[in-house]
Amino acid sequence: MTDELSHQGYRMTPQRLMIVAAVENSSNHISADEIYSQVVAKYPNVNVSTVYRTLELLERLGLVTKTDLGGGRVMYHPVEKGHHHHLVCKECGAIIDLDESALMPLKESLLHQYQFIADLRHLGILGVCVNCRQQTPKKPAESQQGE
Amino acid sequence: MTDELSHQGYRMTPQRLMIVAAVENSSNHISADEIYSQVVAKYPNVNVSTVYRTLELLERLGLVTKTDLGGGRVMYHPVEKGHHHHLVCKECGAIIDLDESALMPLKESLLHQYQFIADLRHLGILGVCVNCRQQTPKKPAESQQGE
DNA sequence: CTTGTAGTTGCAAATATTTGCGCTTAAAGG
DNA sequence: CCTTTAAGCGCAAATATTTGCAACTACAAG
Repeated sequence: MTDELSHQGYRMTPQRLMIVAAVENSSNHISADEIYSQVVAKYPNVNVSTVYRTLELLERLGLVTKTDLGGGRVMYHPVEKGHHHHLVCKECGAIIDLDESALMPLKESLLHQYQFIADLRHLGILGVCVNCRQQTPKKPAESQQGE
Repeated sequence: MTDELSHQGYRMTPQRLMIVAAVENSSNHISADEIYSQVVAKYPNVNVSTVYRTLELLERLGLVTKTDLGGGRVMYHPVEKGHHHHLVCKECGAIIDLDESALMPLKESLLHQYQFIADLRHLGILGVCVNCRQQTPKKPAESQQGE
């Protein structure tokens, strides 16, 4: 990714090098906060805003994807490590992985019908998983124990 | 929606009545902030957190959908007013409306293959629209004027 | 190696949304 | 009506992320 950045005319600052390294070394997904922790460990004076700004840049250049997997934190993933999606259960928070191919038909149809290039490289799709299908949403009075 | 709320055992407070009214009277989408403004005009001491909590409740009960249409604000939409989706251009911010049917095949396949009930009632799909297809992302040096 | 300049950063404040907590009140029962 | 009590509220603080601005620095040119 660093090559890509400098070839595109962006400056290679130590902050960027470390942020890029953190994203590349992450096994799968990584949050801005985790990146920040890693970077601060070596450069104690870097700021979170730099992390966010760098991630925004990487996303704009198509080098990383940004995905909301629920739970308040947005996750980042290097594009070069392959595309995939996630089914996120609203009830239990379970995350089921999904192959990229699952959204290809949709991407195609949006392209043909609307000439819209949908960014469907790394989606978090909300819903309810098999295990939570039976359960009804808990009402105020009857909050006994719905296990 | 108020009927639904009271039948489910929730209290009908003046705050809720007004928040529900604001959502129901909105022509299409409405943000938490807009709802808050409307409600505060009559009950000057209501708090934003009440607006958010009520919207969360309405969403949990399946009465409203919550959709990120870009631009920092999440938008709410009453389910009873019909389902649809939006193609959101990352470059120019344009929003193209999409019929609910466009995502039916995906919903079906997720249901059959993963027994996952995907909540695809009101999506914001990011991408690049026709008008912005040509333009390349602006690099630092060459930021002449691409407007 | 020195310098000029635009790209970057740090900082602090703004924004959008969430949450803990003690006080208030809707609504059921007497 | 009056009482009771848990649902709901206001408030203030926390969280995640963004942004304006002045200071800083990577790097191309001299």
